[in-house]
Amino acid sequence: MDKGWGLTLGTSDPVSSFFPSKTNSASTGPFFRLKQQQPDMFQFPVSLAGSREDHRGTSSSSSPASSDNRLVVDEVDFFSDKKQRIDDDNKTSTTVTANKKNPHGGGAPGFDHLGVNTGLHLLTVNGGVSSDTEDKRAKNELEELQVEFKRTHAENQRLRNMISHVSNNYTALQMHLVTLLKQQRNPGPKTTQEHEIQEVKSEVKKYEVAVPTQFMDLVPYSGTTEADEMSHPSSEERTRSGFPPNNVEVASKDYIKGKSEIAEFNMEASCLRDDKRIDREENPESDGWGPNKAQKLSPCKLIEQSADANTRKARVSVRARSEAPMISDGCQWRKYGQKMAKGNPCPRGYYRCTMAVGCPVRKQVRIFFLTFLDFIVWILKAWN
DNA sequence: CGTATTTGACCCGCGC
DNA sequence: GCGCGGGTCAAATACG
Repeated sequence: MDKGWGLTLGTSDPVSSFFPSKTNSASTGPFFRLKQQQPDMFQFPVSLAGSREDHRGTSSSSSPASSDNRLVVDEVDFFSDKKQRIDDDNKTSTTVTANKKNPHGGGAPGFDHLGVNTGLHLLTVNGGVSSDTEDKRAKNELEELQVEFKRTHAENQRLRNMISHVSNNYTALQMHLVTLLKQQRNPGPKTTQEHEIQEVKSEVKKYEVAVPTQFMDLVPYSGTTEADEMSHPSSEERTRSGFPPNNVEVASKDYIKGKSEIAEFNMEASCLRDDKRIDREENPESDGWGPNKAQKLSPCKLIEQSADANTRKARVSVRARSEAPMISDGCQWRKYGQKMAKGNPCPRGYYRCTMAVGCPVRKQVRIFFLTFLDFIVWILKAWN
């Protein structure tokens, strides 16, 4: 549950990642470190005469008089000898001639000749004349960005707190369930047990509202196993990876299914152990439900059956219908089975191609939509 | 009522 | 040989 859910703790706002906070080291990825250098951009005192940026039409058009100023830029000239030579040769403005000779700006002496790209997008519009106003403007921008960063950092912190809170609640609920199951093995006074079950019910109801709606967005559909991907390179699951509406429908229906299972949840949780115990007691050598075993009902099964007499146990169908009759891989698939893989809460669906009668093409798809309650049920079953 | 899905049972291959 | 797990079958069920 910790990878690739699209939940970004760090803000994606590029503005706020300009200035890293020393306390927030967790959010500094490679991209962040790269951006860390950018404040220097405002203070970098170099004006590169004759560089490619100088010949861009934007700089010259934005300030027509800047070409005059450019000639006096001598603060830092890494290639003064070459520049001097060119000035001597041309006796004119270097920028104009260079621009004429090289309309793409690639042939300017110095940096372009050596293939150096600073990547700083330096627009040396004003030389040293208005550097003070430029500095002030840069400082103002810096302050604004710092304020923005502080605000985003605070929001980031708030989101982190929310996530840790949800995570803590989830862990607490899980531990609570485990404790209850242990208590059911050693049953105490019935009143406290009922009280505990009631507590779990209330907690589950609380999560029923909060958690699945969050997890619905967070649970990824990672397609299938690698073998599936290899055997069906352009199959249905690849189109699913982008969460088309069909699968959103599956998720929501699955959520509804989970809600309908809530009533069964406590029953299942309390009956799972009873069933197994009775199995072992009545038929120790058996390891499954045989045809004759259907008659040997545990008290919980009897309760279920009597309840079924009044309200038939709702069989919830979760269907993922596609609008198109044919999926992108050219086959029409029909599900013929579903299996729980061992050690994995996500079941495996088996599909066969129904494009032609007797078509032998089949495939399996791992179903990744798992409600919170399904996950808990899986934990309970794994526990038993 | 026809079609699709679910799900328990059964079959079979594989590892120990 | 046996147990386990994965794949398939088919009856039950849901849905249009």
